[in-house]
Amino acid sequence: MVALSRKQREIAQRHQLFLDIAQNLIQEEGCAALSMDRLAEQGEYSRGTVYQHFTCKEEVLIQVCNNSLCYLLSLFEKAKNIPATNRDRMLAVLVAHNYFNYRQPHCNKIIQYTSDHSIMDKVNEESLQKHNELEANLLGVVGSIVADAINDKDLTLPDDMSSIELVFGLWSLSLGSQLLQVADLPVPLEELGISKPEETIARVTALTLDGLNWQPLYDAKQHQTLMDWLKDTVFVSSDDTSHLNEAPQAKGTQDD
Amino acid sequence: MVALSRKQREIAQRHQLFLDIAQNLIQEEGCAALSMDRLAEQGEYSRGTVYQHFTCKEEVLIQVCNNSLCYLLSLFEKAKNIPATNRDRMLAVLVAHNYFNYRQPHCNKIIQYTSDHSIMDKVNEESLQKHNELEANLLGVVGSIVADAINDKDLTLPDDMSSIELVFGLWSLSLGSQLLQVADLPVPLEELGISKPEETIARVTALTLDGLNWQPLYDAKQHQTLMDWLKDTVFVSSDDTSHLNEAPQAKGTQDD
DNA sequence: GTCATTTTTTGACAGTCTGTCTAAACTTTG
DNA sequence: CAAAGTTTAGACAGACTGTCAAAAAATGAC
Repeated sequence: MVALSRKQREIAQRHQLFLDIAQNLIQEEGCAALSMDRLAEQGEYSRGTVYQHFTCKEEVLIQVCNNSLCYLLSLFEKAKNIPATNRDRMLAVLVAHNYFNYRQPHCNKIIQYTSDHSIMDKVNEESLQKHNELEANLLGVVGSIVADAINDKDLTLPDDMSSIELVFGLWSLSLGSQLLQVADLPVPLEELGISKPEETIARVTALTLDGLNWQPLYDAKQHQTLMDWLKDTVFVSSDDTSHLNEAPQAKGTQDD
Repeated sequence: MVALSRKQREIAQRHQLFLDIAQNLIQEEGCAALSMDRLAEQGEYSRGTVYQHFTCKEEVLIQVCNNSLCYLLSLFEKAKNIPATNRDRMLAVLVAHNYFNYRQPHCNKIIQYTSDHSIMDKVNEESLQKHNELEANLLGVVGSIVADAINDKDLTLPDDMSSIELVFGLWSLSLGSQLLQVADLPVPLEELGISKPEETIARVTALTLDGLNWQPLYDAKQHQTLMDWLKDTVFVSSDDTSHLNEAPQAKGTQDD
């Protein structure tokens, strides 16, 4: 039992090693540049060993992605739990999403790359299941804040719009902007006049919430204060640079 | 000269044949399933001949994509030119985008797939140039409508938001929703309660425009009337099913 | 109609990558 | 120390890409 456990630890460690290498490769050269050969070579193992861990290349991609999504979920939970109005909590989730995208841009790349039939068809049922769960949980966080806002009378949805439709809209907005940021666009966003896309999207989201009459309405000063606070206190890049490659230990419920 | 011209026509025709086959393949099995072998086989030519037309697989993808984007641009122009308020014209562009996505879903798939460094690096400078131009033109249409609205005093932008930022926001929203629709999501949108994503996004966009106080503000009945008119009259699926594989003849400058 | 010249098309080839599978190396245990 | 089980290595088959020389087809002069 003990001996086995040590072996298991070694295997788990190597598994993580491969995931880290894969993540770096994807980050630097894109999903298409990932190959089992390079993974083996950089990990200083043989191809056979890599295939002991992952049934196929696609499986590597989805596992790296799931790993990151766990981390994103923890950021979402963190955003959801800040002591603030429902509206500000919603914006916090948005900021979390952007922060994540900045920290782990490879994740959205994988999501885009794997949106192709022929790729997702190859992964294990289990990984796919986990992936779906994670996505559902992420949407769940957004949904719960909308629900809270309705409950607290901060928000009354118009007749012709359901809660899930609003979530879909906000999700689309955030996702779209992430992808535009991650895409190796011909003309970088800065050149177009978008120097801080994350702030632009927060502003546009605020517009949308205003359009819904979600209380309290937008106030430039308060908005800026919130954004600064989130950036300086909640989602701080400096203190956890080490996390870059760290596996998310999922729902770390160490509420303050 | 004449003989050459006939030959050239034949070549152009075969070029289009390959593009059509590629489009179908992508549509049905995804970008990763496209191979030069299959392209050659289905076109009843040899691999060498295919390589006479396209330097690499990526070149096929971007050309199929550019082809479709030309068509999208023509839809955008059509939307831009409808006789309606600036606000309604903006919504019309959105509807056009959705209509396009419904008609040519492969295009967004390609855009996602090719957002990967390692893929775009391989295409010809020329194709890339054309691609960028098309994207810029598309954004230009959206930008021009915003400009018109500001000019006509339908819209006054807040101090902390520029015209291009608004365009970025609207573009993100539309793009994000398209991708969610196209992605082979685990749980289809219908199941989540989004039966008509295009209508949902139009509604959310209307919310955003309301948040900006873009006149005239949302009115459920008028909104529905506009949407119905666009669907039944401007962007009609029935009369041009033959277009599905038809090459867009680019910038048809039949200005009013 | 024939034949030399030019153009087009072909498929064999080298090289890369994936995923499999067996033999070698290593670990454990009696 | 040796048999049993487990892990690792890398050879292999098959699919794909991109190239290139040889075959085939088209052209045009006589």
